[in-house]
Amino acid sequence: MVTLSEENYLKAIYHLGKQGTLSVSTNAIAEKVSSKASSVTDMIKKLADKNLANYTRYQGVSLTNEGRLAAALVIRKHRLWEVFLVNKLNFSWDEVHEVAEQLEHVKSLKLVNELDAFLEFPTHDPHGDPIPDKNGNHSPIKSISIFDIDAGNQGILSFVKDSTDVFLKYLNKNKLALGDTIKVLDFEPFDNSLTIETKSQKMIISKEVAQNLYLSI
Amino acid sequence: MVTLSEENYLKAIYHLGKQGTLSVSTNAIAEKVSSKASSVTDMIKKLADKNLANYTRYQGVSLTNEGRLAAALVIRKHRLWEVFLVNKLNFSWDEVHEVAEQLEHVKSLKLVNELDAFLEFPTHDPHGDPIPDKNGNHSPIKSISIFDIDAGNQGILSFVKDSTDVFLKYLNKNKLALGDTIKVLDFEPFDNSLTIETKSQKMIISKEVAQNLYLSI
DNA sequence: TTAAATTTTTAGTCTTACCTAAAAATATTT
DNA sequence: AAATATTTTTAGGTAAGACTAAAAATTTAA
Ligand SMILES: [Mn+2]
Ligand SMILES: [Mn+2]
Ligand SMILES: [Mn+2]
Ligand SMILES: [Mn+2]
Repeated sequence: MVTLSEENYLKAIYHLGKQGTLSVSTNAIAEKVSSKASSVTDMIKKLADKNLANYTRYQGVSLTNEGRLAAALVIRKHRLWEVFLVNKLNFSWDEVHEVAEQLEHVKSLKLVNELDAFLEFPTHDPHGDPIPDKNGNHSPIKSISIFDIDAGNQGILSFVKDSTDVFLKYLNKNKLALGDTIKVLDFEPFDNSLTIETKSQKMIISKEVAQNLYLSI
Repeated sequence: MVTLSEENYLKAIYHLGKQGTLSVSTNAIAEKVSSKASSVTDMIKKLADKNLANYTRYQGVSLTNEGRLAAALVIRKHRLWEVFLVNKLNFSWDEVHEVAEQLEHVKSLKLVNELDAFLEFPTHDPHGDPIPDKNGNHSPIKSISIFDIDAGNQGILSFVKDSTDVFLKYLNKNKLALGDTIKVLDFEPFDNSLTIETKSQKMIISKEVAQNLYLSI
């Protein structure tokens, strides 16, 4: 049995290294799960004992295949619940994360799979993140950051890298939503800002914002 | 903040006494939550400290108004989730309890209330148990056990007292479901069994079964 | 290539929620 | 009204998951 706390560590390791394949540092994990390095060391040992993580002292951690699958299934639940909250319960995309953090730990295979079917097998969550399937696989993100797009080109906003509510609320305020067509009009070398255009408006966004908006072309 | 474990104790006390108003014994609670009397004593003290329970040593426990509301809100969530699982996710009534035991602890006012609306404000769960409203109130059960109904009378099956999966599976097997019209044909004094009749069949049920089936007349 | 800085681990505590065993209080029988 | 049985509480312990402070290992800088 994997405990709630173990699931959160698995997620952290999965997200920090490329799906847990890269070795990640104790400190990075501590930061991610809001705990201390010493607590991480304790937990890592437990995960290694359960064959969920590969660990040798002072060398960082990565996930085993089993650990990677466990992590992906928690992430699958998290993202499915986010879709449910937005599509069925009138939550906005900046309100779902905290609740999904709780719902992702509910254990029932039937629940996940029926929820998946009820939502008509969504492939992405409300922030554009891909939803892993039953086997933990998902298509790689093929979108590209607006910051790396040349002036004159356009695409569809399909993923926001930062999904903290402060950033999402900025997007709400500025009427930018997933699915919007965005064209890059101009790049300003002085402060790295960009001028972009949507159906309804023309606006300037900072480098920080641009780096978190991903378009599919 | 009320912990998951505290919520389970509150529910137990609520269910054992009439909505927590009656004083219930340490042993009864231990039995209900599958722990030991000594653990119950510890927890009761904590609930009393938090003003959720009324407690004096050796005198049993009851709930304060605050505790009663907290318990009712957990039960509200439990039953709403059961409705969701049956009505939207193709669970059968004997599969929902375990999952609802987990979902009932998810904390989000918006979640409960939106779920309630999404389900179109159900008044009863899949076992006929009433769903408390936001203030913890619900209409009293006015149905009566089949065992207490005289031969010749009939009613609609609207509540099953025992909702363990073994009993629910017995009902499934015998094609008895909530909403069925049931008529009591005969009472057999020898073993206290009853002969009943539904649209589709005539059958004999034991005293144990009869005592768990409630009809509204 | 030492010395200094940083990271990671270990050692020792704390809290929550359990447990067992024994003591104390209450309830039930003779 | 004792004696006995039962229930409840207390005392002392354990495991999970966190923490701080100090030691050890590794990395970076001089
Ligand atoms: Mn999220
Ligand atoms: Mn998301
Ligand atoms: Mn239930
Ligand atoms: Mn129920």
